Amino acid sequence: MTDIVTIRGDLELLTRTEQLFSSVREEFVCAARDLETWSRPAARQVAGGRLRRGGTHRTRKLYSPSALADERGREHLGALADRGAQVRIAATALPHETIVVDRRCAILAGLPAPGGREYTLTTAPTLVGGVYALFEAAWESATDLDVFLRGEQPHLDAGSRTVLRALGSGATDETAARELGMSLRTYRRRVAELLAALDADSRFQAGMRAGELGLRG
Amino acid sequence: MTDIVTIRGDLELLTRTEQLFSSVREEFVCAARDLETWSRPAARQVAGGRLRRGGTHRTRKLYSPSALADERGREHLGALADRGAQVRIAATALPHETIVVDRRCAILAGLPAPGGREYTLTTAPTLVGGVYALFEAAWESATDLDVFLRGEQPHLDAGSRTVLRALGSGATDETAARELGMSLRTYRRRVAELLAALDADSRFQAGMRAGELGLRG
DNA sequence: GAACCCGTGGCAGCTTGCTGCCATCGGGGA
DNA sequence: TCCCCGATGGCAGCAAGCTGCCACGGGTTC
Repeated sequence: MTDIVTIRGDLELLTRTEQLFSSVREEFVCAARDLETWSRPAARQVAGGRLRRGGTHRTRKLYSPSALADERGREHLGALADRGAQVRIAATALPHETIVVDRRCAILAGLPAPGGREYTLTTAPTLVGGVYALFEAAWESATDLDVFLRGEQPHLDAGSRTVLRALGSGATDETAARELGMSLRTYRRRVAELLAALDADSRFQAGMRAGELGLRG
Repeated sequence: MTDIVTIRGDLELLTRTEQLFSSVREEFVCAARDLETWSRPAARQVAGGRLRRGGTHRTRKLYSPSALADERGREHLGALADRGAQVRIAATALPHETIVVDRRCAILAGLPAPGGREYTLTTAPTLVGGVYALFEAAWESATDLDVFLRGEQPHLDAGSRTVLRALGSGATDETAARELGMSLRTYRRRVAELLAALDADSRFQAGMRAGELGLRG
């Protein structure tokens, strides 16, 4: 069975994958240490084209933190996210490029070598399944790009901290307002201000952010 | 080059790996969904022997939470840890058995099939490297067995983690439910379960707890 | 097949949260 | 004094969230 193929050099990779990439049906996942491969002009065209064609498939990209090291990387990842890909950053070093298409075909990249970088393309269910499950595990525990990029700490005035404590206690607005000796309306105004300060769209999100930032009122 | 071999059935696997396993020099890593394969008597002998010979190598074992589902599993993992292996529990489903020896040889197991389960053994650096790096990423974010058993963190299943992420994204229930492909009712059920798991009285409180615990889905 | 269990989803009614609008109040400043 | 301003709070209407109830479908058990 010829379900394992070794590819030598980027050029061969491109010609071989062009057709594959345009036939993605459901899912395209990719784990990589950096943006080296696909940020090159020729490759970009292929990969970009695939995304732009706006299939209904899901695209997931998982990178090491080092992919964000330079401005170019951040830009590129931002652009990917804008085009609908889910982008996450893992806590550790990842392989040099690993791709799984529709859970039936995997591509793994090796190290640069004389005569061109080596790639392995396989459709063996055992291999693809194993790689996919490992990817899934790594993905599951990685951080969303936007969360990763946000690290700032908004400073909150005394009032907001009181409100924060009340919210953290789990009380309803009514109880909290009574305890703080203010009207329901004012309390909610405070809450809205707090959400704005934390740049949160929902109370849950605000709580999460507060927790992450170690704010405790 | 014959650096990829397909193995059919557990018997062949054992005969082939016996020699390999006793030649481990530096590291033996293993990711698996459950304890099926190696908890069988014959296999246990091989694996156990390897460990008992007390090489200087490091042994790392990564399992899905389901490996702890029954008492037998807990015992087995405890025994492994006692014999010096590092055991961790990942948050998500893992492949059906993936092994990497000394970073130079990988074994991936497929699903049970007529004629015996199929295994793939490879020494191709590209494959091994890719699998190893993915394992590393999954390992890095998994929880130590003892910590997991102590249960300071509420055990959230994959579903709860997805919901956690959705909530953390700030989406409304309606959009979140749609994105996750479930009904509004079910989504809210999940949210309610999550709140219960986090022992929270409000979404804000749940978010705060999740943030404090470093849960990110 | 029948009897069940479980997860799901629709519906309904209720609570809680959100916010625009306006009335009120208290404290400067012209 | 009068006016302005910002903060407050009541109200109303709407959006969002919560939960009990019941029905349906897919497994499992007997």
